[in-house]
Amino acid sequence: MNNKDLANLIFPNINKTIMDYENIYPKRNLPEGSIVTRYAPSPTGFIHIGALLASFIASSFSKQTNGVVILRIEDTDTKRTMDNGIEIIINGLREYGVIFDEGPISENEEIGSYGPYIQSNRKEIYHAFVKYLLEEGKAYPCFCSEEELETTRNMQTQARERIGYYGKWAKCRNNSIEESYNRIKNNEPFVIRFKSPGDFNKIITYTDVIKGNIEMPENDLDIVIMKSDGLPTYHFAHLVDDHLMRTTHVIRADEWVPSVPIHIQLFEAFNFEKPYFCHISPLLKNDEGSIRKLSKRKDPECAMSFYHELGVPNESVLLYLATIANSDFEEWYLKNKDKNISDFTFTFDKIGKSGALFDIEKLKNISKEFISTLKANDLYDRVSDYLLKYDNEFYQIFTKDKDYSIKILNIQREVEKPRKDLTHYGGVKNEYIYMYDELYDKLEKHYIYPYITDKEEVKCILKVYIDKYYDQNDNQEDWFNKIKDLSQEFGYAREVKDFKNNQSMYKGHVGDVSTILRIALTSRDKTIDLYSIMQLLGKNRIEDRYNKIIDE
RNA sequence: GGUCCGUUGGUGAAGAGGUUAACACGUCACCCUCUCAAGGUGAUAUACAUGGGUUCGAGCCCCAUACGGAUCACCA
Repeated sequence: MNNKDLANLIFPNINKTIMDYENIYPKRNLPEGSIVTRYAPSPTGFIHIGALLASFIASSFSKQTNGVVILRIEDTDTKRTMDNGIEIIINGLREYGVIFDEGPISENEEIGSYGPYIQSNRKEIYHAFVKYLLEEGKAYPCFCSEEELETTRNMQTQARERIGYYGKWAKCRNNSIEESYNRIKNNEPFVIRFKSPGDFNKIITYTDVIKGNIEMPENDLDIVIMKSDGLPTYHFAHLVDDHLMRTTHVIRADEWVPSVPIHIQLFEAFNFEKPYFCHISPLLKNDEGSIRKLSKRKDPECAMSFYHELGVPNESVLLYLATIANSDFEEWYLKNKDKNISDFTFTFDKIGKSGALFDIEKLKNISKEFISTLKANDLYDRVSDYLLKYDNEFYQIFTKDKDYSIKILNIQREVEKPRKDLTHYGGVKNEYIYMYDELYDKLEKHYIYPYITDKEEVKCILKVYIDKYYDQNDNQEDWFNKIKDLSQEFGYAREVKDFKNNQSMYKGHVGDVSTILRIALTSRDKTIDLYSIMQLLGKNRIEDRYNKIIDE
């Protein structure tokens, strides 16, 4: 009895060899320097902002080198896979411009000739590779139960020894072929372990494309490569898939760095060319003094839905991620605002070695810069799409008179230095609520007038203004001159400077009077340009609002 | 506990032995101004974790310490 018999017992129906697969998935015919990479999520139905960052980086590198970016679904953990998980990922990433050249395009269709791209559909392939290792005596079945392993772990902890399945702790490593054969025949459950040739006292060096040279002890753990359910573990699937898909660059989160010695060993066991490893640091968060990874459970800003609900433009999020991805992106973008992110050439050496603290303030800043560059009708479409999903009441009001809403959004927009106050679409309602009677009339209003506190004086000013001065046809200059006239009539300085130079002569200045007009009209002391507001509201509505106050 | 990585102002960072240690965000002040958002100017910030070394010279090289992070599953 030999290794082949054992391999055949375990995989009686696997007839293709690893050489067959070499031929089915030949080397890609791509120009020198093209990067073939992949994004390989589990279909949990959730897109982490760090995942968006990783997939964005992966797709950027492949696109700018005329390479290939693959979406591969890692669903070998059946407990974690979720219905529609694949489509959620595809659609979620597409919104941000991350589009894959190969991989699933829906729950049951895929494109590309290096598939299948869903790991659960690749079982046969993995089995051929496991079988090969078995035949070569480089892998063996292990019958240890979870309880046994747990016990071993406890003993190791007690004895202060390294934890893991290695050396004298690797009980099944030296089982005879006969014993293994018989136990499998008896239907004992088992996993397949890799027979590690490593020595913990020897050091290996590998060069991480992002982190540089890293030295580590060789791996001597006999890791599980095939679970008892017949599916491969991550390490093994990674080896098989990235080899067969002809990945040149493995771009992934840096939690994988400690496993690199395992991966290297696996590649060497098959004599496969190793890909470049590029490990990206995670997005961090300062949580009351302690720094940790942005967590799906604790941090709402981790989920893309957070930005959708707020109405943060996808472009803003992407722009922010790009500034994190490459430290010189921001400077470039500031100089090239008319260009697209894809016009920027990302480089590996500008990716930070240590994790960046996620800074929502910075995101807001980027977002308001971005929104300020949009044309009013574009913004209108974006805001209405947003409202349709998240605020139906305001959607009705906002879209009732499209031209009117566009005019509002256009205030101080078509100018050299446009207004920068909106950081997200959801802010429109609060910012411009006083422009919509349906909302404004229902509002409980508190008019707090600074400077001019005498209510009767306020009423008087409003009345005189609307009766005597306001003219819908005035241009901005005339309009303001009339407010100056009004101020003068009531004993306020026409110019702020006059007042400051000679305070005793005046009750106040034109600014104080404007403030009254503003607050009485909007119930706020801070608004966009008053002239524009009045122009859009029109004399009747202004009169209505003022009269309500005068009649109080 | 073992292994690995990291540490430049509140934040992201530039920096490949010789710089007054950039830039951006934030904060503050002033200017502009009818308010706000901007914009302009300036400032702020204990900024190179600490201690040793190498060197004529160290944020950059070496060692140690501290702190932070990652990882040590039949999860990925």
